[in-house]
Amino acid sequence: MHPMNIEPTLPRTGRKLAQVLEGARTVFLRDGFEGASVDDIAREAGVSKATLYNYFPDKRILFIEVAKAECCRQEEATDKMIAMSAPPAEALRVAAERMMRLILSPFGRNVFKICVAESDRFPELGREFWESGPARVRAKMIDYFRQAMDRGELLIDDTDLAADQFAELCKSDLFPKLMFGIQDRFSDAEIARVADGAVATFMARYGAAK
Amino acid sequence: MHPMNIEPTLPRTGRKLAQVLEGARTVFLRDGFEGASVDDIAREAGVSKATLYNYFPDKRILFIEVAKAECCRQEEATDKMIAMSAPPAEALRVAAERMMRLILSPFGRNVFKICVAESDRFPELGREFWESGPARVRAKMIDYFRQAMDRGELLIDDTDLAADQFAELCKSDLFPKLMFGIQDRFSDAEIARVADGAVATFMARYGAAK
DNA sequence: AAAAAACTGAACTGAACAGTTTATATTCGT
DNA sequence: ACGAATATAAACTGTTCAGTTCAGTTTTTT
Repeated sequence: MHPMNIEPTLPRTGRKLAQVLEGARTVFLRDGFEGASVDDIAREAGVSKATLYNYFPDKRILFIEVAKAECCRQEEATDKMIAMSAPPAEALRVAAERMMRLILSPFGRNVFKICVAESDRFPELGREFWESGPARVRAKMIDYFRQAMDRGELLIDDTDLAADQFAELCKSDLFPKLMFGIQDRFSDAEIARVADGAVATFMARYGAAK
Repeated sequence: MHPMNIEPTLPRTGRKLAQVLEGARTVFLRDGFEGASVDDIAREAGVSKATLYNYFPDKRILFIEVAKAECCRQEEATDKMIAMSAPPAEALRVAAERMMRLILSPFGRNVFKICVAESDRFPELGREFWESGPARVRAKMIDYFRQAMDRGELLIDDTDLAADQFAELCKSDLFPKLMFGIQDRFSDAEIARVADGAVATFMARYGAAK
């Protein structure tokens, strides 16, 4: 039956597909696209190169598949970032720390680095990552701002800019240090200092409480 | 004379040295370290490969030389970023726009991308760039804060954090879009919106004027 | 247990590329 | 004008790496 089923798609079956994706994830995240060799990936996945090429016609497509999976992962990670009903000082403080811990984690660092490094080679990549991560957080923040403004707790003219400013404030000091390879682990105290500062500065500008 | 002059250093003379550096700069900034082929660089410089290798023993050393020159260039660019005597709202507004235009320029973008991409391969690179650029701006900002605090115009507890926050505020919205390849040219209006927002938020927190 | 599907390892191809060599040409100091 | 230094084009070496091939083994299906 199904005479039309001669599809040119990737085989979605096979015992080792998950292994291949997992190995590719590890190696791509560690070494980037150019830095990762297919032999490395096959070894890491515990799979022969022929098997790998049976699932994915070439390295680029494997990379795109991994990137898509990482975007989905991001979406999940951003879902419960903000406690929508808490008052600003609290809700923002929690959101700041969650954002920071994601951004500063080895995972966040590697994903960002790869997006930047490969955005020429894969023009879609940056946008898709942006939409599945930062843009979603921003949308959630704006939702929260609206509610808090209705409760009279915040006073914001440009909610888009306010959300972007808050996100940037959370990167103060630490993010550049991470990107330039000056520091790659951050203590709770360092994170607390920046998170507190971000909330304080944000509230000074946008807080409505007298 | 000078019997000790059999030095193993690079030839600092030669008609085409400047051409080589200029070509290398163009190609490295455009394609990164891995992406740049030595043949490309030689072609871009209008020089034979043998000549290039006569000046620089290998690709890495050529890259490092170019990177150092770029750091110097950065230092100059940061020198007159702040008008030290103007009142905060003005001085910061000018500084914000200057910083933004540097960071968002093709030059700034490429330098940042390369630092991020190659910071594993060249651990010094990120730190040197940081020290010749962002760290210098930060130091200048802190100097300015001190003076403005003495004049009673600002009130800042943690001047380091304040400087970092201001720099990050200047990146709101635009910088992520640049890095993820979503947008690469920015109108005066877009820049003005973010610069004004950065100053307003900063002054709300740290301004002393009543 | 037989047939089909999935997998393996190892060897291979072809292209890209860093770096070298060589034989020749250009430029510069004197 | 002559020799030394500098530059050139082109071919060459050795390596790395994506992707292929294949003869044979394991796993799954029936």
